[in-house]
Amino acid sequence: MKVEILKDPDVKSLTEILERTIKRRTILISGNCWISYWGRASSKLKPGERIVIIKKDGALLVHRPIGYEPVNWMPGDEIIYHVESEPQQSVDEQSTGGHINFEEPVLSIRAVRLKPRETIKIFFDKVYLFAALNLVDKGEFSLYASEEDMQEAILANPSLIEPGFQPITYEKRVEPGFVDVFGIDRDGRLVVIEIKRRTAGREAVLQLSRYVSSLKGKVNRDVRGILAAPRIARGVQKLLVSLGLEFKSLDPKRCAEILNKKRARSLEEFY
Amino acid sequence: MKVEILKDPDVKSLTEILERTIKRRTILISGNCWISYWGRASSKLKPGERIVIIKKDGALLVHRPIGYEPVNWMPGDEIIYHVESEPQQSVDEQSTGGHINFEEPVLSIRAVRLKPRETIKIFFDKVYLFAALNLVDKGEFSLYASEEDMQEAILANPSLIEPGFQPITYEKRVEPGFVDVFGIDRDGRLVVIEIKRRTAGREAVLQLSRYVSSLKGKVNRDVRGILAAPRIARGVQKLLVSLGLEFKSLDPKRCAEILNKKRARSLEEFY
DNA sequence: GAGTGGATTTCGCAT
DNA sequence: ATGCGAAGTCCACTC
Repeated sequence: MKVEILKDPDVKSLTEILERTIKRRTILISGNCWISYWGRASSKLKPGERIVIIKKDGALLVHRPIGYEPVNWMPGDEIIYHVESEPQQSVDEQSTGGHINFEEPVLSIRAVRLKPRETIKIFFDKVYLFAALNLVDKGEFSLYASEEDMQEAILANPSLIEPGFQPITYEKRVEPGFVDVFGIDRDGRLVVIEIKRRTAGREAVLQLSRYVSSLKGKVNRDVRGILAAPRIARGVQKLLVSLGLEFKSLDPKRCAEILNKKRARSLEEFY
Repeated sequence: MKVEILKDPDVKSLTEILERTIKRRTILISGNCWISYWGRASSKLKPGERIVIIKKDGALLVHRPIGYEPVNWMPGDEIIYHVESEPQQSVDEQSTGGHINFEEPVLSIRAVRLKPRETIKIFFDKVYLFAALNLVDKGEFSLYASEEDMQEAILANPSLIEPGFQPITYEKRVEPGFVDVFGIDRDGRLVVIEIKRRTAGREAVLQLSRYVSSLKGKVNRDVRGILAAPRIARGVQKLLVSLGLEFKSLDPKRCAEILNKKRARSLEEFY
C-alpha cells in the first residue's frame, strides 16, 4: 500500500499502526506533543503543535511551525524505537508545563541511539494527522560549485591560477592540516594553494601561512602560498601581504562552468 | 480550520489550495518530484518520491526517505513563493532523467530567497498527500549542559575546579579573545579557566596559552591556566604541559545536574 | 553589513 | 576509534 492516512486518530490505532510501520515506512505525525532529550546534551520542549518525521533508516525529526532547523532530531543508523500507549497520570505536569488533555491516554515514542548513547522521548496527547508513506527515491543528486569542484577545476585547468602553473598533488597532507592543491610555478618554485568557496577570512590566511611555514622548514627553499577564493575579507588583505602570501580571485561558479564543459566533452568522447 | 488533508489530489486543486495556504499554514506535500537549485551553489535532483515541508515563515525543506538532513532547503525570512500549474511539455526531459508521468500537467513551486539571492524549483507530477495544518506552538524549549551552563556551575560551585578557588569575573575580555572564568587560587595566584563542553583539542590549549601569556605580560606576576573540559585530546596533553598549563576534568552533565539542583532550590525559596 | 565562533552541529576521510 | 576540516552549513553576537 502506497499511503496510509489517519485523520484525528485515537491513541490505540496509532500505537498499532506505528508498531507495524516504524522503520518500514516514511512516517509523518502532526499533533500536540512534548519532548525530552538526554544524551550529548539534554533538553526539554514544552507542549505545542509540531510535525514529527520518522524515516525508514530511523532518522527522527521534530519540526516546529517556524524555522528551518528541527528543534529535536536523531540521525539515522542504530536507532531503536519503542512505541507505547501510556495513561496520562504518569506524566509529570511540572515537567511539561503548558496545556495537556487529561481525557485520553498519551502516545509515547522513545528513540534510543546507541552510539553515542542518547534518547528522545515524545509524548502526544492529540494527533491531527498520521501518515505512513511507502516512498521510493532513487533520483540522483548532484551539487555544483562546491569547494571540491573548485579543486577539480584547477587540476583540469591550472592556468586558472596563473600561466605555467603545474599541479602535482591535491589534498596532500602536510603538517599541520592539509593543502588543497600543491604544485610548481613556471620558475620551478613550490606553490601551495588554499581554496575557499566563499570570501576568505583571517582564518584561511593563517591556515595557509601555517602550511607554507611548515613546508619551508622542511624543504628549505622558497614556497609560495596562494589563497584562491572569490574574494578576500577587507582587513585581511594586509595580513596576507605581511605574511608573504598571495591572493588569486577565483569564482566557484566559473569553476563549475569549466567542469560542466569538461564533463560534457568527456560524455561526447564516450559516445 | 485546523487541518486540511487531500489524498491523491489533482494539480488543479493543489495549485488552488497552495495559493491560499502557502506561508499561512504548515504545509506537507508528499509525491514524485524533481528539483533544481541555483544560488550560492547549484544542484539538481532527479525524480523520486519525497516529502516537502513549507512553513509559515517560508522555510522550505525537502526530505528524501532516508537520512537526517534535507536534500534541498531554504531558511525562512524573505522567501517569495510562486505556484503554478504547467504543461509537462515544458519540462526538459534530459534535465530530469528518470520517470515522468506525461498524462497530466505538473505542479511547480518556485521559492526565491532574496538575501542571498537563490532559487529552488520543485516540480511534482504526482502527489500522494497534501496537508495544510494550522499549528500553534508556544512551548518553551530549554537546552542544558551548554558551555554557558558549565561556566554557571563553576561560579555556583567553585570547588569543581579545586578547593579554595575563588571566581572573580567571568567571560572577561582579555587580548586576544576572552576568558571563560577568571579568579584566584588558595595561594592567591591568578587563575584563568578555559571551558570546553567537549574534548579539548589543540586549539583550546593554544587559546588558553594566549590568554595566560597576555595576562602575564600585563600583571607581571604568576598566572595559572586551567583547561576545564570532559577530556583532552590525546596528543594535546604534552603541548598543554609544555606550555605550563593544567587540565581539570569537568563533565558537562555533572554541571547540568548541579545547576538543576541549584535551580530547584531557588524555586523552593521562591515559593 | 561583515567578521567570528559555536553547534546535541553532521558528514566524510585519513591516520 | 579518533581527529581534522568542509558545509549551499545555520545561527547569534560583535564590531
